[in-house]
Amino acid sequence: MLLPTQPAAWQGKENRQSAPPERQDSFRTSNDRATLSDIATLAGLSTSTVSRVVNGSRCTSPTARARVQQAVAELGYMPNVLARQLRSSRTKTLALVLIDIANPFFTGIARGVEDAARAQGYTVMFCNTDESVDEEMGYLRGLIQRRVDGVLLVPAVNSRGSLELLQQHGVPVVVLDRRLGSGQVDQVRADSEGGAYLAVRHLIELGHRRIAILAGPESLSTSVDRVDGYKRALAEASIGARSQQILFGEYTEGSGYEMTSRILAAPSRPTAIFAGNNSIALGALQALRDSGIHYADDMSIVVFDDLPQGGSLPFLTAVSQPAYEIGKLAAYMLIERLATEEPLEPRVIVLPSSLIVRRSSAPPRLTSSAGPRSAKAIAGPARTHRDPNGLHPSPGLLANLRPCPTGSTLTKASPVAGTGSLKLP
Amino acid sequence: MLLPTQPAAWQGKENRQSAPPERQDSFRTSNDRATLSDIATLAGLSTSTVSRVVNGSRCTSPTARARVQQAVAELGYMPNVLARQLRSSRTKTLALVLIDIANPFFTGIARGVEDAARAQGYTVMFCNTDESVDEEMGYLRGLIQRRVDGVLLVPAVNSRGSLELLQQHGVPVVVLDRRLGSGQVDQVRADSEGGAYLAVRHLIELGHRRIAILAGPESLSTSVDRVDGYKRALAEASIGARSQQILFGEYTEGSGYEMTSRILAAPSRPTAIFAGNNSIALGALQALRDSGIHYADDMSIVVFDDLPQGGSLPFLTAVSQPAYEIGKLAAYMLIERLATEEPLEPRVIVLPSSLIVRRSSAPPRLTSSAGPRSAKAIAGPARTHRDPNGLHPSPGLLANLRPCPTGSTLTKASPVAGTGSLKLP
DNA sequence: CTGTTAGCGCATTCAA
DNA sequence: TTGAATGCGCTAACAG
Repeated sequence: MLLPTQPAAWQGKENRQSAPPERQDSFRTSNDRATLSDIATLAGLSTSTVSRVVNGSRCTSPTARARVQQAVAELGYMPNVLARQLRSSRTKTLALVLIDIANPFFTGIARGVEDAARAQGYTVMFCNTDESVDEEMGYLRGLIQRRVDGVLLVPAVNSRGSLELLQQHGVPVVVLDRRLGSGQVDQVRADSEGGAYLAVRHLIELGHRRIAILAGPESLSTSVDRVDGYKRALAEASIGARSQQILFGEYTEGSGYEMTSRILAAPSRPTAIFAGNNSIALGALQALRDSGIHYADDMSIVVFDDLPQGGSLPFLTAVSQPAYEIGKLAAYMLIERLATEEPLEPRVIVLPSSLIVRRSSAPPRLTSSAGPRSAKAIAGPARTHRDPNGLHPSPGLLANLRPCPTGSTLTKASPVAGTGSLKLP
Repeated sequence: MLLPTQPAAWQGKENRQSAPPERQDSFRTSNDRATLSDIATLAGLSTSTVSRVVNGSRCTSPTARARVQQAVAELGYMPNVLARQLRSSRTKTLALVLIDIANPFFTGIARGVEDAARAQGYTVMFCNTDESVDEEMGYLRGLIQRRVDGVLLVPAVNSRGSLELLQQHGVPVVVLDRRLGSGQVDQVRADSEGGAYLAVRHLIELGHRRIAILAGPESLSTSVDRVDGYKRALAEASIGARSQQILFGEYTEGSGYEMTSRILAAPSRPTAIFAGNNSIALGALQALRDSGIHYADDMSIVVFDDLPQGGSLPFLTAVSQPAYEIGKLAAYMLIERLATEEPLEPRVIVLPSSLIVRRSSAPPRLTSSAGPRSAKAIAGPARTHRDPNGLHPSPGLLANLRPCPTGSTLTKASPVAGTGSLKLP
């Protein structure tokens, strides 16, 4: 996950066996590692030449190449990346600083970042902040000291000085997932507003009128945007503002549990819950269980963020974000910026989210409102995708745990903004 | 998760605001980062002195210290870790190379490693091999080139040259979780044999006679050891070898699914399954579902490796390994070895596993064998822990998803071997 | 195509 | 207590 194989040209399988194992070269004590000049003397060449063939620079004769390779193999030479980096003042290293890599959404981002980076010969370091600004700052400082070439940042909740610190030290940044700062930074994220709109409209189309949204921290752009989408969907359906039920909390299981409990205790209980992210959903599900409330039947639930469909929760209707693409795109943007000389305008890319309908959302059981809307409305411009596994009838215990194929076709939730001319592989 | 805050002495909050923001020092172009000599000239001192105060070496006058700190703050100086490492030929960096950090067991190890390392001022790099020896080798090479001080290795399935490569380059190693090599390495792992024995004995005590074990690769020590524990428990209960049902596969969900399907299709179906690890268990559960077989009622299932009890699978009876401790101990061993000069004997530490009984294991429904053994046997020397949440009656759908407290008390499954005199905090 | 010469930024001798 | 000098291992001008 962290260090890609060094793509150096000389890196054929080291045929160490070609050298007599007991050989103890006079200029190499047992544990001292061979250096460039070691192999230079062994090969009877200068360090520059050796350096050239090791780095695959052209301008080397076949004979020189052969002798160097021979010496490299013989001594088991491994270039000292530190020295190389110090000299060239480029580390070919990126950092991804994020909230919680255990969260599937961020894991997806991380994969995208690593794949893109590795494809360009970059190594990436992953740093978990656990939503702590102090951790974030600490990591950032460490990364600057390590002279990473650039940083991909998913800022923690009240992150403030981070961008300034980075820019102060001339470290290029791309901000992921969450809006940050005055806009003078490259950014990549999914469309929170549009995704939330889709989700809530879906619930409305099922006949729900009292829908609660369990959002994250009010100070986070994703929370605000998702609430905006929620509001838009309600407004569009002429559902009065007094029917709104908006709770701000944290993006944690505990907070989801707590918010759900509050909702269930309140007088006018909603018929559907829109969870602001996957952790909140997990907590919400637990709260429902503990109250003996069945999802779908008694309470519809839709999640922002899809969950891994492997073994446990394959029944949740969810807004899916293109996590992998976010990471990949962000890495490419960053690397591109590293390649050029400063003249790029800050770019903001918003990728479409989409809705995957499964079994956790159903028409409300006993509602005073009208039933589901016309089929036309459902089949209309709603950019949703109905998961075949969501359609299995009579969801018994076992059926509930049935796996669901991952290859869900995603549909656009909103237009892409400002994609610019990023060159992808 | 990756880069701990640098614990450098000089690292007070940078009071950059104390310097006039528009100040453009003549010796610093905008983006060039300040160096030691920059702050030396600014402070009117030599680089040596500056280096000393920055590194907290004693032998510095208060006045010098003050002036340096002032200059550091003014210039926003960040030491160049690369140069520092190159010079001192110590990176203060460890690497944890493992199979799959998404697996909760390894995540636990990773946390232990990081905490221990950070406590000692070390940074740790995480590398995922996905059970690929090529990836493993690639990472190892990269790490050697980066001159990490030491490596913590969870070797991939048929890992072979890794140890040699590392030792060839004089990089200290500790092998985690899986036995490897001729034994001339430090190793830390949990007691697989003992844990498996406990699990299977538990099933036998419940009355099971036909128990299948779904093991990992036959070439892996953990698989072999767990099968050994399985055999011992059966033998102890005088259950004939012909009743054994041993399947070797992979530590993956897919393999678990496949092995379970095979078992279900076979003539004499077992009444209980012992899954060799958590991934296999996940696959087994899916296979059971797809065959309409209820766990516990129709088929008991016990897992090696506990799963995160957060939201999804709080009902599995499991063998719990002290993952965090494994990581922590391993890191301490490694760091200790780095501190001393080579004279340490290789040490092997085997930590006890324990059994946590929950609801997925129950007496067989219709068995020709005798019922459960006497209460005495159950309450006897079995070092198991009964999870209170495992006792809830009538596991309906919702109850099945009920959360379970994480604070399970672990009980020893086997004695600790060769702990030696490791100094822990 | 190759060798010589200079540092990258820092820690660390050795003198003062 | 401080400063001057040296080199960690490597790349990048330059000349040849």
